[in-house]
Parts: sequence; structure tokens; C-alpha cells
Amino acid sequence: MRRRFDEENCSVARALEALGDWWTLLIIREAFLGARRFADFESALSISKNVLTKRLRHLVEHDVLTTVDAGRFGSRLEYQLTPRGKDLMVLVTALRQWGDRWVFGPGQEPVLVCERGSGRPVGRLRVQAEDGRSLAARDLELRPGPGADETTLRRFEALGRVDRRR
Amino acid sequence: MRRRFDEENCSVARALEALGDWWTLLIIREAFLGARRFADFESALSISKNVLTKRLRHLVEHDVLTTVDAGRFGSRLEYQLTPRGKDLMVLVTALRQWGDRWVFGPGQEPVLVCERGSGRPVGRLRVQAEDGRSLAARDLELRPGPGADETTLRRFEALGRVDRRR
DNA sequence: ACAATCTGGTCTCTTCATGCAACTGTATTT
DNA sequence: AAATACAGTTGCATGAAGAGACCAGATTGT
Repeated sequence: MRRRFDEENCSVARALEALGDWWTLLIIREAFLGARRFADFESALSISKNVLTKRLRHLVEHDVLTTVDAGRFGSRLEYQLTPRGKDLMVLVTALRQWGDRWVFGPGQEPVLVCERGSGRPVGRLRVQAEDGRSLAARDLELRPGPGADETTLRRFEALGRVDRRR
Repeated sequence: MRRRFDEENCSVARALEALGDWWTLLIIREAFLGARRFADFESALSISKNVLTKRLRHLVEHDVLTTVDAGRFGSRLEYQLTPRGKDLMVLVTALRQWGDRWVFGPGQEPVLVCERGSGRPVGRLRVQAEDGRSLAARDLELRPGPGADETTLRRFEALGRVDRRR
């Protein structure tokens, strides 16, 4: 059985758990592109129906999508992004920009994220300090937060000893 | 068989392909936390050895990690993030912040991404215009880029017609 | 009115990935 | 020299994923 991350005291793991699996982010990508109906997702992704059914249900359960009746009798559903789902735009953009940089390369981007008004591509996502300064990976460190549990704290302790070893 | 995205003309799909699967991002999370050896990852993730072996190999093949001989005869390996791997910090942070916001909630974060010097948590990742203005999801649109292929272009055309239907 | 088609699934079957546990061959430590 | 750590490999049982057929209700075309 696939390992579940339901109980882990880690936002990364829990976010992954909510998203479900690889397909899911592509479904969300399609939702951002404008897909709303079952058939939209199906044709865009060439995904089999049973898997799509399961994924959509998973996303609805995790409040990333909601269903809205589009036909008068409920046989036409529309799937829409919830606020929680829309907030994944940053994540999808991060993924897209990484692929742009390292797979396709500058000037070869298949799709650009643009500002609606001007049509100009958005800037590169950066990790910034509160005051707006950009921070590189080497300027960052991870620390236990207010919600850290025993296990997490012990992990950080162990890291302090990490350089003892050869 | 799991679907492969090797040939897709989409940075999101290709990035997902390079990463491999869910485990992989947790491996990368551990690498950012300081894990370097096989046993580090194994104990932190409680992952089975054969799967870990496969994932690490996948990441090395996709140039996210490299191996460095730590023992004199190559039996002690260290896995290190390549530049390409370090550039995933934004992605991991996006995922972590999403989980912080929607799973744990403010004040309950298990782990914080902080600036090394000040120890203060970094700001929230935002999609920004070139000039630095923050953009919300509704201010964004996707457009075909210079690397768009026929299929991608046709997808965007179809989107123009999307509102015709009921 | 009636057939054809669309929509959003469910069901079955096969294949593959996962997790577990045992085993292996070097290194290092004592 | 023996024990233990390291970084895997191998074999096996199980469950999940994917392909494709099938289906009921709604809608559309003629």
C-alpha cells in the first residue's frame, strides 16, 4: 500500500497528501487553464475515467475543488477551484518556472504565466525576507516552528550533531 | 503502468516527471534539512531501502542530486543537491507554505523557513509582476509561450471557444 | 417522437509499483 | 580478529493504477 502522510507533522508531507498524486497537479493546472467539466479534464489529460473520477473526488474531499450543478438536473457538473485551490497558483507557478528553467530553457517556454492587464510575463518567484530582500538558498535555514512536535524537535537536535560524523 | 510525461510540451508535467513521485519531494526536503547519506534519508523517512535506492538514482539521473565519495573507496556515498536541486527551494517552500496555511494554520507551523542571519521567517511567496507588484490569481492568465507546439496552441484556441457551450 | 449522442461515471481485468524481510559485500571500529 | 555499520540487492505478497468495456440518465438532431 502506498504510504500515507496524514499524520505527519510536516506541511510539505501534508500538502502532498492533500494533493494526492502526480495526476492531481495536472488536473489543477487544467483548472487554472479553464477546464471545468469532467470531459474537459478527460480530453486534456488523456486520463482514464476511473482514475479521473477518483482524483476529482479526492480534490473535492480535500476542498481544493467544489462541484456546482450546471445542468438543471444535476447531471452536468462543473468543478471549480475553491480559495484553497486558487491558492495553489503559487505552487503550480513554481513548478512551471522550474521546468521552464531546467527542462526547456529560456526562450523555449511552452506556456507563460502573464499579468492579465498588460499581458507581460510575471517575474521569477523568489523567496524574500519580510522586507522584500531576495534570499538565495544558502541564506535560508529551517527551524522548528510553534507547531513542532517531539519528533520534529528531535530531528533538529540530531542535525546539530550532524557534523560529528565522518 | 504509471503514466510518463517525458514527451509533454508542458513545464509542469516535465518538472513532475523529473521529480518522480511523492517520495521524491520528501527526499529533497530532507536534503534541504541537511540529510546527505543513504541512512539519513532512510531513518528520517522510514522508507524501504529498495524504494529509496530507486528514488535516489532517479534524482541523480535527473541531475537533482549528485553522489560524492565520502569514504576513500566509494562505499560511503554522500548525496548532495546540485544547482538544479537547490533551485527547488522555491517549490518546496511553496508547498510548505500552502500546508502551513491550509492544513496547520497560522501559529501552528511545524517548521519555519528562516533567514540565516536574522533567524526571522521568510515572507509569503507571491507571484509578482516584473516591477514587483503582487498579483492575485485573478490577475493572471496563461498564454502560449515561444516553445508552444501545435497541440498547445490548439488547446488555447479551444479555450477561446469555451464559453459557447452550456 | 425517436434515435443518436453526450455526460459522468462504474466494473472488470491485467500489470506494475510498493513494502517487507532476508541477504550480500565492503568499510570501519574495537 | 570479530563485530558492526553502510549501502545497497533480491525475492515475494499485496494493493493500487491504468485500459477499455459498459451503463443510466440527460440532451440534441431530424
